[in-house]
Amino acid sequence: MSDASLGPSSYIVLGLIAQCGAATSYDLKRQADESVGYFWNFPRSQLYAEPQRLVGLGLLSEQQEDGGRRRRTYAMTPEGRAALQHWLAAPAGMPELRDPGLLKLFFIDQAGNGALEALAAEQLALHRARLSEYRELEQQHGPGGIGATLKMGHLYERASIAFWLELSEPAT
Amino acid sequence: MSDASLGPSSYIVLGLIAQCGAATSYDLKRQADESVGYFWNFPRSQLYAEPQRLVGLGLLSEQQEDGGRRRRTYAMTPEGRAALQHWLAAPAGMPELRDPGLLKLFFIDQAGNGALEALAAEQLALHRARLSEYRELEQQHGPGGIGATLKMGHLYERASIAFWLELSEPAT
DNA sequence: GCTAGACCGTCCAGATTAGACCATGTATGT
DNA sequence: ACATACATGGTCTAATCTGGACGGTCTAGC
Repeated sequence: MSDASLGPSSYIVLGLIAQCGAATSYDLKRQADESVGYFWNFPRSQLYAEPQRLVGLGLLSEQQEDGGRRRRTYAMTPEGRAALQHWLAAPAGMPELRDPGLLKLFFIDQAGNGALEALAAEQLALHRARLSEYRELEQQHGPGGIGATLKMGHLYERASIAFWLELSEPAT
Repeated sequence: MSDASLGPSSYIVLGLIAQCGAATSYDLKRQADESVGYFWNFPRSQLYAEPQRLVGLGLLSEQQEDGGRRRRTYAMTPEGRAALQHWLAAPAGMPELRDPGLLKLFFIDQAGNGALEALAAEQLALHRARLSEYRELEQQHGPGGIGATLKMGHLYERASIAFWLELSEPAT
């Protein structure tokens, strides 16, 4: 039960199908891109490979179109729902961050002058853009649904903006 | 020049050697673990493979012991320093987050009750632990050096703590 | 009909990854 | 001298992940 060979992306597939009902890989990609993709990114091709494996394990059921695009539509099985719930009950572990901006900041002494200002300006712009994406999402979905995770997004972006803003100010 | 085949981990190697002088792979690992590893994690074996490639590209020089452990010590070349500076001057891009806690939170409706509380408690503990690691690091290194990146670490952990704390409180 | 562009699926070479495995130095106690 | 334990240091591999190319299918508009 609750196979150890399942990775986080497996559970993203299970979770999305549990929440939104049967879907094709393509559907999953679009849903992921504007929700869970913000704090767990992965390439498109995973969303074609993963469901296949889950079908093999009996956690999803598959129905393929006869003609045309031969779409595969995946649906939950009771085993799948159980696996998802089992995973949800287990400890999650620490987040991993991969921030090229902080990376460069860490080494910024090795660069010529002006580098810090340029870096701070870029990061500031990126984080502000991301923050307004979040604001849009919030309006689309309302405060319910993805509200909680979206809130963490807000907190993170605001912290980042404060951080880079301070760095780009002339020292007092 | 400034080969496109270089990834972020390549520049971590270059940067660490630029900052701390010649080092072995093992040295690099220890340095990385308590500094840059917090916002850019990667496996140990990379730190053996990467320097080799950088030597091949002429960005590092290598000196191997004759006997015993046959340690390889890597040092900067002028080309390496130039590549590092070139990279530092280029745009950094957006951070990527992989947060299993937020992932589970996003799907928490699919779980039984009590799951949210357990998740929040775990995450809270993890983030508090991380925060005190940061405080220790700060005392070791003083406010200079890695101070700036460490500050972002603080901001992030404090935001996370506030977030999970609010979730674990009974709704008003 | 025709075409452009969105939709949908598959594939694969190369990079990345965890972590097992093995070897060497050093400190300590007997 | 020998045994033990632990930190140090290096190598390897199987499995997975990744980006992105490629090729089909539909629909709307002309």
